[in-house]
Amino acid sequence: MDATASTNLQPFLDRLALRSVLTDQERRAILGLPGRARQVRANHDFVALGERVDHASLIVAGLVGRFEQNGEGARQITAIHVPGDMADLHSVVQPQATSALQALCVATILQIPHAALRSVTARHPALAEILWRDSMVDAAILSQWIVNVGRRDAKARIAHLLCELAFRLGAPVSLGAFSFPFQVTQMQLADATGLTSVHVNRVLKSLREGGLAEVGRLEVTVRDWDRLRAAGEFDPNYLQADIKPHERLRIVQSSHAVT
Amino acid sequence: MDATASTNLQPFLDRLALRSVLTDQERRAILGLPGRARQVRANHDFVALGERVDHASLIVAGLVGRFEQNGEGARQITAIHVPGDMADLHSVVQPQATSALQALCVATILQIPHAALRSVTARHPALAEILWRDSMVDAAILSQWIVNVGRRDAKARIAHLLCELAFRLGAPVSLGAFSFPFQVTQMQLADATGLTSVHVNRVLKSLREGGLAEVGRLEVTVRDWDRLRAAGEFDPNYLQADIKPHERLRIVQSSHAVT
DNA sequence: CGGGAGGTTGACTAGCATCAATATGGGTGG
DNA sequence: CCACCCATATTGATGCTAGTCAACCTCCCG
Repeated sequence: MDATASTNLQPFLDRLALRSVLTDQERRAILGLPGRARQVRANHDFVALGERVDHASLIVAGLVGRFEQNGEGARQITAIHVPGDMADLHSVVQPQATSALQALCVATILQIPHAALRSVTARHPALAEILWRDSMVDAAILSQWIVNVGRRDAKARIAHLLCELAFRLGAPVSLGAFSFPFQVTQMQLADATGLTSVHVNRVLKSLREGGLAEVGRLEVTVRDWDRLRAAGEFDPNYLQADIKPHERLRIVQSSHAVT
Repeated sequence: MDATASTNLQPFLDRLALRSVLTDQERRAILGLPGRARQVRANHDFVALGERVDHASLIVAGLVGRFEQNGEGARQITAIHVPGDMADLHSVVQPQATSALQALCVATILQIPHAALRSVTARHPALAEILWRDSMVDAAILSQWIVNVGRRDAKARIAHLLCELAFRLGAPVSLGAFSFPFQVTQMQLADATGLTSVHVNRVLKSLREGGLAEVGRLEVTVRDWDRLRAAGEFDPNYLQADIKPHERLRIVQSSHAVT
């Protein structure tokens, strides 16, 4: 659609290529997807609950949360999406949103029409499977979040969340100590971990004083990755980030492109 | 493979047909899937954590839980699967199990080789998308469970769980009062809701005394669906059970069967 | 310089966990 | 058919984690 679209789509393609084998044809098809870039201000719902959308939202920059709420209006963030994520890929298959998408900080998204995604999966059947695989990793993250809020105390919940996002954002975790940009409020952390912002504040203080990590307004500084990881019982296995090339399965063996 | 397989596969096909449009060819392909029926005793892991599986497990009878655990060994059930569910459909795409599957009571499963599922999606590209759509409903259930353990108190958590399973098991909820078979222990309910079995016991007592529902060893008796639903803030929308035929989207328009 | 969102801290409360004791009931072996 | 056993259910007493309420601070932005 516009010249910047393919630049914006590269991180998405990289993500897919991490876990699946793509032919050159399929790569070109992904990069050729049309899209309209959009700036979203912090705390703004760009997909409302129950809304019927005709496009999926690829995160280009910033952070996006998926919000649901209980009967009393208490909010729960059920997923945090980072650049390169297709935040509502499932909307292709389920256009009526069962949850809202809100920018956690100022964010840039690329809106990709469902029609284009449908057309590309029709022309390249293997892409349907590749997108499916990617959304399965999102499901594994959801499972881990259930364990997090269901069976971990406040300190472990927050440590696990910080570890997961450091990992997903590609922070240099092997360094042991490092910083990564992470612009969220304590209230948003509370909504993601099923706690109150007051308690999040106390836990962050204890993480800081314990020399594990410091959470600032704009970034997180991890002081001791190993201890933070231990505190959060974090095992990155579920993120499927270390799939070896020969393990990148391919269900549909050839692409049978139909033009 | 054996004559009983297609009988066992019918509920699975029915489930898929609820949300997607299938051609006769695709229907036959689903019913023609090979499978080995297996009886699993209660509390038995039939897929272990980290195990590499080469087949998916279709639940034919009984109940199955997906188990994960935290560092102290406290267990969390992240999903409950009912007859007609393909419990680990994602294993086709991600063969290394990131969580264990355990029968909650005596159960019958049909093991379907990944190779057969790969072959069927290769021959009928639309099936890849149809299976993907189905797994998206599972993901929506995971989201709701996060809200449940994150932002609801014990009574609401259990009420919500009972409502969801009544609904998914096809209980006659329109009757207002009814029973449905649900053979789980209070300990298993605790593992699913992030509570202790002691507290589950107290909450079940209050649901019983409040005239909302009675949870027995073999079945649940709902006394007042509306009040139970209100107590659990249950809105079945996320289960996508009421999709109207014209809304059953189809991405890959024709099947282009390759034989 | 004023206002508002977000952060920080303290005092108190409540919901659920923990520990412990007893009851129940289905299954098994004698 | 009965006695026993083990898993599960039930109930009470007590403690702790996190929630609630409230005050004040800090920083950013207009």
